Amino acid sequence: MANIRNLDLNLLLVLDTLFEEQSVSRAAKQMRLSQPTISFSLNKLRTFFDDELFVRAGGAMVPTPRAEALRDPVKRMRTLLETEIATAAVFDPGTTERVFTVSTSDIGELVFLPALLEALRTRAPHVRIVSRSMPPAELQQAMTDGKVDLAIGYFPDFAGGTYFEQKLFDHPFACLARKGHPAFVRGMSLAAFLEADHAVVSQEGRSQEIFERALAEAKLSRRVMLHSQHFMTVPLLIAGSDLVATVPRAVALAYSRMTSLEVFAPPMSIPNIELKQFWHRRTQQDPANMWFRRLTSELFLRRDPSTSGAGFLFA
DNA sequence: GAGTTACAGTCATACGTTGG
DNA sequence: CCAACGTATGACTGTAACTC
Repeated sequence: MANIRNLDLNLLLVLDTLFEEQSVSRAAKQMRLSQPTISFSLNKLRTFFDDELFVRAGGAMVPTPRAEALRDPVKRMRTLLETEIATAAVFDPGTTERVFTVSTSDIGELVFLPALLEALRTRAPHVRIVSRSMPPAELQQAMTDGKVDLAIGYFPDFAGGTYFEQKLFDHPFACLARKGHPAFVRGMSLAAFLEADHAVVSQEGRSQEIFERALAEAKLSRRVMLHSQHFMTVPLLIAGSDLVATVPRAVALAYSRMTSLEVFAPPMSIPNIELKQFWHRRTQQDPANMWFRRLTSELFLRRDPSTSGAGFLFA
């Protein structure tokens, strides 16, 4: 067998057309080429396959057994080329079974996933979402490798150039204490806040640093009784003690639904958390990713899902 | 950027097959 | 045998890729 480098894809298209037409002249007409061109192509095919491929028999060019063996594979290759390779890159959300991998914090899952899943249910019913949380360095590598399509949330260390970003909305902090906490009967004053014992829920590189920086700049200090990395145990600890926790409001709302906790506006100025979506430049022009980013943008641009329907909190 | 090379294509025509 | 039709081939051309 000759070197495959000598096999031009166009030669295989000629071969396929010859099977259909059983005539060099008609194949030429169908391919809008001259008869000698097809004859020349057939000659190259003959050299490559070391077989006559088509021989004259009466008025027709009939395939040899060797050619006959190539008929189906060549047809399959042409179909593959036409339907999967040479087609325009289109993305049909209605039929796609694409899996989108999103990286967000557990807070992010709480804030973004419900609205996202609801939107997908009607617009892209076969799309599946994989949510993966990982440290920032690992996340950047995963996005470079194409293992993560989109990062949504607070990621201060994404450098420009390689990544694109879009700000979605600002998310505030909120304070949590048990219902009936004696120090906060008439709301949460700064004095009472500073007087209380605190619990800090913090994972590395997360939004907690915004709150800590704001306290430091205001030269305020508080007594932290508990540091925890586990979001799930903290609401129970607060409910059963006089501890106060300051967390992203979405977390506060979720906690307050789980146990009898009260949500307060923080008694000092804290910058909002800028929640953004980030993607690698390699996916900038990918139709599937473009569609997915447009969807998240449509759902969350300047719209904090934890605020809608819960306007009673800080109205 | 000019010169060179490779190659796909056309045109013209030679060649082969078939059927009357 | 020969006209009609189809295939094969040589000469030539335009273009793209390569080289310096």
